[in-house]
Amino acid sequence: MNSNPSLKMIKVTLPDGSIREYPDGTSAMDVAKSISHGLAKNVLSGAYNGKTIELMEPLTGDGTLTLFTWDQTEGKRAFWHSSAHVLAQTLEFFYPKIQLTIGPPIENGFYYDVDLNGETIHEEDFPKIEKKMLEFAREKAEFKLRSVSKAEALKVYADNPYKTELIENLEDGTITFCDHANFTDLCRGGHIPNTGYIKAVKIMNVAGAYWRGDEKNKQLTRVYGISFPKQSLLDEYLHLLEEAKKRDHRKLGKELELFTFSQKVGQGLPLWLPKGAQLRERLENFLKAAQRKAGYLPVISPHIGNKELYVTSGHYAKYGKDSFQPIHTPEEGEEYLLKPMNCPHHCEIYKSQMRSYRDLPLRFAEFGTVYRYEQSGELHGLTRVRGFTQDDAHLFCTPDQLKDEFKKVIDLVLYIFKILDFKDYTAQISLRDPENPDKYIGSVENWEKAERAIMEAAGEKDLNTVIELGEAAFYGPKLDFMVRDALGRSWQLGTIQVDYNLPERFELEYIGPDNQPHRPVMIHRAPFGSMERFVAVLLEHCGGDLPLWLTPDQVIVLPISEKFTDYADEVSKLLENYDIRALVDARNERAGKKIRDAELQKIPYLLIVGEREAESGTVSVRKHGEGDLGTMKLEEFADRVRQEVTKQLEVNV
RNA sequence: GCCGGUAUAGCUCAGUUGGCUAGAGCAGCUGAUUUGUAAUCAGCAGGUCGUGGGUUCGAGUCCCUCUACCGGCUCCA
Repeated sequence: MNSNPSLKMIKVTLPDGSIREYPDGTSAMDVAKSISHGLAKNVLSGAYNGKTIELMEPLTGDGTLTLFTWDQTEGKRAFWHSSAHVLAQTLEFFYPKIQLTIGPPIENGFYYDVDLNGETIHEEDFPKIEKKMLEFAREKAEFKLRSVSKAEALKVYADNPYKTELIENLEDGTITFCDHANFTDLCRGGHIPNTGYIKAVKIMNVAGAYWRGDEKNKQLTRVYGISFPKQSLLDEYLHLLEEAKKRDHRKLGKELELFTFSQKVGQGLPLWLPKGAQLRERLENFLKAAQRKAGYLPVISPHIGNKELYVTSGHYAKYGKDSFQPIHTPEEGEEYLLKPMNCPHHCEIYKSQMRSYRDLPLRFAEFGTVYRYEQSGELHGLTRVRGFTQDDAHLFCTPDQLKDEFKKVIDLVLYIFKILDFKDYTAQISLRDPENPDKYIGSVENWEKAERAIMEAAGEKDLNTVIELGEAAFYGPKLDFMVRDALGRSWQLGTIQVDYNLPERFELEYIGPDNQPHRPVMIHRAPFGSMERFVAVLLEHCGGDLPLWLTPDQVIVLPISEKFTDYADEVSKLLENYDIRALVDARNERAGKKIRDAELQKIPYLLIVGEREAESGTVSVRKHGEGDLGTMKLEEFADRVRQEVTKQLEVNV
């Protein structure tokens, strides 16, 4: 803080919330030492003796200094931001010709984007980079922030167009550089006291990233890394990553025989295996039942549509040339496309008859399979594919009904999440980008109405929401339910979107009580999002242990020897009469082997039957993950299973 | 699409600096065994080493092309 001469005192907020003041010029290390001997000893003692890092110093430049511990998000950000500086220092050491751009902390670690000017970094270079970073870290170089005038900053970066661009956008008087050792970077601050706290470093990968995230700009090299104040924390992190990989839906899908991909069939085109198809069918039936109750009407539309349909909707102009897939037709002048979305079809269904205000709200639902040509690099297991089935529905209502309908859709999504035990989700409200009004179609007035309806509905439902500006669809604002996968990547599941534009483009009308035509409002909604993505996230959520009501095989009967296969068949037939899905493992194998295989297949209930059970009409029950539950009458077991299923589906929102 | 990586049997993986007929476990098939709570034994079969080209006396191994897969391309000094 010796950089800001106008300050007389520095206010320091301690992790316990208390505030202390220090004379200007006090270094972070001095603050650390004074505090570790005084207040908050438990928190800061480690920082002083250097064994653990618990003190972080994000320099804000406005006269306040807040100390964070490693456990706090801000502490990690300061740590990783500082590590990014050391990474940049190291990259400059190995590749003197590089130009630095930006290097922020991220959720897990940090990265630095550099222009290597023709050179490349390969995986085999990682160890030497890690080694050098730790060498630099051990020098315990202090991070020092200093103010620089704009002219001076521009002069320093005269041969770096990236930094120059960044500086151009900053106001004179707010520009700061951060020095440590012989390294200097344009930086607004937020550092740990010195590099010495960095005790473990891992370069994760290199990737291409466009300058400012824009495909039209030059592609830079992004080096990802993560660092820790202790080696054991790094080991722990890497172990956690390994564990997470075991929950990966692509791995589970293969192991549990749910779905597969074939190079011959094509990229991004999943093949559902019998067990996966059963799982998906069950999910569909579950939602269909809920929708029937909520007053939805089923409709069906074909897999292709006339190009004109999508020109009318506006989708063609927005996405057409890159992501729609044309169909060859022999007739001259005819152009068809594989259906990329269901909404235009449903609009035409709406138009098939005169609609009265008494008919509204009308809710058309369809499990509609759509095809979008995603960029090959974007494809990812079942979460991003080129052919997928949306659990789509379009609600047509009067403007007065909008908010209420919206709330009912929220209820439906929450009902599904509750039954499947999804607790860790974020409701993201996506509004227009105020700086780019050209990106959207429709009147400002309608947009404002729609945005207000969403905010109010979400507010009344007491959702934990995040508002994102600029994330809206081009035809309207939306509310998305975001869920994380095993590796922490965020995916959009349920989506609810308000649309004032399609009704206008398709000239949809209803006759109001005043005997005059009016324009309905449309809601697009898909509680699962897509069957593919939902199954993927569901698998990762439960680690492959699907809930009893959903799982393809609920029970497997394991006869001790071939002598008891008849009884096993009898048991499975009886269970089927109770609507319980059971199969028999009649292989000539030992019980131990059959149990092992059934456990690996994650089948919820294993029934071991031998002489004792056959004689008494009982089954010996073993539950996946819980072990032996003892022997019970077959009817007793059937009741137990039925009750468990009922309980899982009996959820009040 | 772009950057970096990977591709050997249905699955998971070995295969040294290029050198005999490319190996293992699991799964599959055949037989023996008739089994009591996470792997019974033996035998058999299974591969144009992702594709196409090149270098070489010789290529799974080295070089190029294409394809697919994996990580990333939102997180702003």
